[in-house]
Amino acid sequence: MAETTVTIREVAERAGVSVATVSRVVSGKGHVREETRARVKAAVQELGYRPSRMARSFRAQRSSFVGLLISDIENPFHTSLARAIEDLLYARGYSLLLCNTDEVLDRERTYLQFLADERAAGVICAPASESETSFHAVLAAGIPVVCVDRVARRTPVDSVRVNNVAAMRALTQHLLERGHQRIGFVGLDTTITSGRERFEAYLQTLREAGIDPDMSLVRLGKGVEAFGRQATFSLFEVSQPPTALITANNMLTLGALKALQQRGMRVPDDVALAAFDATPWLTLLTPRFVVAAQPIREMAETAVLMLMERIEGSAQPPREVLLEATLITDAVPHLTGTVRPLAYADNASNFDEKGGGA
Amino acid sequence: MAETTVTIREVAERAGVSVATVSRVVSGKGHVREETRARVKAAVQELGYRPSRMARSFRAQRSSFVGLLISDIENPFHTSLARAIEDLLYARGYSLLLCNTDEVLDRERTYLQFLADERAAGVICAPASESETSFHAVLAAGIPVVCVDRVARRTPVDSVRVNNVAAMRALTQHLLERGHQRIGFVGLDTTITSGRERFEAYLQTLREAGIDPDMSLVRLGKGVEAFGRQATFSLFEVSQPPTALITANNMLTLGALKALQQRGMRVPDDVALAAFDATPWLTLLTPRFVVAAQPIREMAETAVLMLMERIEGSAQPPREVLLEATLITDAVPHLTGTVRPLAYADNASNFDEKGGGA
DNA sequence: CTGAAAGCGCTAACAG
DNA sequence: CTGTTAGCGCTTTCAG
Repeated sequence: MAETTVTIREVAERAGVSVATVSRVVSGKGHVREETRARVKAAVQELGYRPSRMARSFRAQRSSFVGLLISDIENPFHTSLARAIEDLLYARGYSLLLCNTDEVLDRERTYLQFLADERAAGVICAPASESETSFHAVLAAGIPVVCVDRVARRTPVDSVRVNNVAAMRALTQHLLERGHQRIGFVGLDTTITSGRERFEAYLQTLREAGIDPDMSLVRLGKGVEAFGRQATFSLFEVSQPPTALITANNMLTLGALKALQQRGMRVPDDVALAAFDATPWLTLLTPRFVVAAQPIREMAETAVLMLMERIEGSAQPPREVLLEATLITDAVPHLTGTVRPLAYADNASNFDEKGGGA
Repeated sequence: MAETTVTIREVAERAGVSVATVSRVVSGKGHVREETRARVKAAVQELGYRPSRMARSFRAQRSSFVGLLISDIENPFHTSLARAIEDLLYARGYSLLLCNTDEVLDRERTYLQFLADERAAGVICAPASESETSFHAVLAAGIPVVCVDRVARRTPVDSVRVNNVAAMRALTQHLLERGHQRIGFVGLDTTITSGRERFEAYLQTLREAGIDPDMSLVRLGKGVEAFGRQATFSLFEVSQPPTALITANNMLTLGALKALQQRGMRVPDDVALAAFDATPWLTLLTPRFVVAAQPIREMAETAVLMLMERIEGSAQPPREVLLEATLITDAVPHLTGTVRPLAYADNASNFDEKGGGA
């Protein structure tokens, strides 16, 4: 309430030195005689001086926070990602500006413009559209961008995501091996990378198994619970319903499970299920199914590392990093110990700690 | 890439006016002749000028973002809260700085100091400790603070939270009415408001029913899954295990359910359960139990509204708002329609859309 | 109605 | 080693 804002000038006067000297002491740059330094430090103490980060940022023409643009923080995958990123940024002295885009291009654009206007230190983004999203504004302001979970083609930047193709291939294969021929697919719009890649991998795997994909078994839409429920419900209203189902992210899985429950169908007895993304509550369910768990922490680490390199000036050509998912064949790994990593996966499962999704 | 930063001066030169005039046009303050205004607007367009928010904030000595301090963004209750708050702030032109405190006082203090140094527009905080947390630094910088979910006694500020006492009373009563006498309690540390109030309400309700609380049936700790699991497990290792269980937040419920599952105990057959907080996946479970759902959206709205009033200069004495929880007697309200609001609740349930927790 | 000028708090040359 | 000074981009008196 005191509205006390001690400035560098007051400290300088108190210590009987110039503001430059105070600045040198406080920022630790440049040499200052020990005695003078002590005097300044004393003044800083007495007055309770704290340099204004605003002034600093303004001076440096760069602020100290990173914008994180994701479609839906309530998706546990995004939550875990945000959590990990926040942690890593905090350790590096940056803070996190959370931007929920709701998968709406306009909102995404507004936020990107905002971050450009704010001279953010960097941006981490899960683009709302593979083809539409543009980082032009932010890149023009000299702000580095890293994509997570998805990529944006118009303005190539560093990116990290899971190997969607391998993971979805494994899920599909899993069902095929158990004799399923009619495999329903509840997926994400193909305008986003994860949606497109997962869907294509599903189709491709079916074709390689000599099965001609039946589009009446496919539902693509927003990766939210409501769509997952509605899509799943509709899949079983047809004359020739699927015997197995694939859900392309955790929210769709949630919706699908609710739809199946509502129809009184049991998993895997009445219908088999293979799902993208692990969530903490999976092991509580009676339905048992195979799950592809994403290496969220690793993804966050890679994103932050790449961003830091860019912030420090790296001018390498954009890199595209793919991390491997882990296949969990029974949704109770910590009870049965049946975690089976994919052959090509070299990362540990963090199943029991983190959610998943895209 | 282009590093293009068009400043107000360039616009002024282009339009053949002074920077003051450009400022007036751009910010819409002060009168400018229509013709001049048009000229300036044209120049703005042509150069693609965007005022630097940093400079603006610096000038105004106040930035445009609000800090949200919560202990754990991975707790669905906090996630939903953050989501709603972000939404409401966005609509008002503010952005959200996410600060995960991990319930660690030191980290909380660091973040509060940071927000003070950054001259945040405001702070919304779920304090890590009812008695320890101090907003001194941030209040001294003239930054308004609102508490959510919990309160902090050292520096009184506006606050919103659920009526913990009424809700926990109802949960306990529910079990008592069903004849349970030995009711276990897995709760939060009493150093935080929600933990203290919920625990006290439990004790009080038992006493009023003529039951002397048995402390061997009580486990208090961090509101995380691991503790919930371990605590629950230990509750049933004793000679006289409880016949019913209360969990004081969603993470504890998750842990408790896993422990019970691991022990092969069914709910409600082997043990009855009453839980604080609703989560989207509850309806998928076979275990059925009563749940107290918090009005998250309303909580967010109240917090943001109170903060806005303070930002606009309100000097009212601090207010303490209590919102009522909704009791859900069967965890499948959308299927059975058995949602039963508490008598004193006047808010609708958002059970099916939002998580819960504290 | 418009321009000139004074900073907001800080850092970084540049002198001394 | 330390002080002086010139801004960073913007808003806002204060004159004209």
